Amino acid sequence: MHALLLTSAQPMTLDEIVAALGISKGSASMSTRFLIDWQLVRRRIGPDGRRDVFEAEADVWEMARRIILRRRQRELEPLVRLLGQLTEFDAAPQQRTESQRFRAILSDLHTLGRNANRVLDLALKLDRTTFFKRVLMRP
Amino acid sequence: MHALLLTSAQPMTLDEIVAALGISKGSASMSTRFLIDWQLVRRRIGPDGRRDVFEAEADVWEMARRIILRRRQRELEPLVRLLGQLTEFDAAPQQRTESQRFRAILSDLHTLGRNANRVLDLALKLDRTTFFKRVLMRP
DNA sequence: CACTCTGTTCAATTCATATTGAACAGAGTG
DNA sequence: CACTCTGTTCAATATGAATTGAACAGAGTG
Repeated sequence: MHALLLTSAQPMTLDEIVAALGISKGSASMSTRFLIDWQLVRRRIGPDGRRDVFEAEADVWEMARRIILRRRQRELEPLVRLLGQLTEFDAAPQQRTESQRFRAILSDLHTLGRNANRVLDLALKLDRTTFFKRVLMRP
Repeated sequence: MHALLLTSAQPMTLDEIVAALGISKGSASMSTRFLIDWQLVRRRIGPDGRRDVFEAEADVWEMARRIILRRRQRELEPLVRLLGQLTEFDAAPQQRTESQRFRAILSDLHTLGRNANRVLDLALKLDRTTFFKRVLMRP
């Protein structure tokens, strides 16, 4: 459905989507809500003033930014936060070997997550061309 | 199961995994195969010479590299290749507006995919510290 | 060979998620 | 108000993926 709206030149009504994809009205309603929630699709009042029309964000980089933004803050950040807490939890300085290894892994995962977070943050903050220039051009 | 093996100080036998996770032998067999297939876990002949033991790659950066490598070549590359073909398909120079927009989106997706590919490629080729230095330090 | 100890396979089942469609609510319209 | 035209909701259902467990195959062992 996202692909359909992306490639449709005009915004589409719910009926049109239902007809084009052969899905039920209920399902179409759910799906549009999902896409709107992710800010990949906008709902507008149609030209007839009655039915809503849906249109996708046409800028592909902007689309990618929104997906990255959302997944970063809903999935990556909470995970990194949790790993940070577990890493700090430390406590007893003299633990047995088993726990040492466990803590080392936690710490490494935490570092990896933080770094991934920073890369994605850079991607979100910079312009599309700037980002790829910064990352891909030899310094 | 990956987490279990990651944090276990010693390699584990299939029975131990089954006991620790409360899953069936069949499921454990499937899961180990999956993890081995992704090169996240190694199978070795146990010290008793009879039962196999399983151990996870302990280097978290190496683990991440392997996941990136695999997903890149199994998911991203085929997609980018397809988008490239569709973009080139071009043909008729004078098409109607609908198709113009369609082709523009395809082309943008192709570019985005190629760029993502290059970033991941960089992450795979460079050392962990080098990568984050290159990407995150201001030039 | 019979017997045990492994790990694997795969059809049946369970489990989680997505989809359906009928009932519904709200906004216009006459 | 009754009626139509929307989009939404949600219990029932369909779909798809993971899990089970019993049967199996191979390797050792006596």
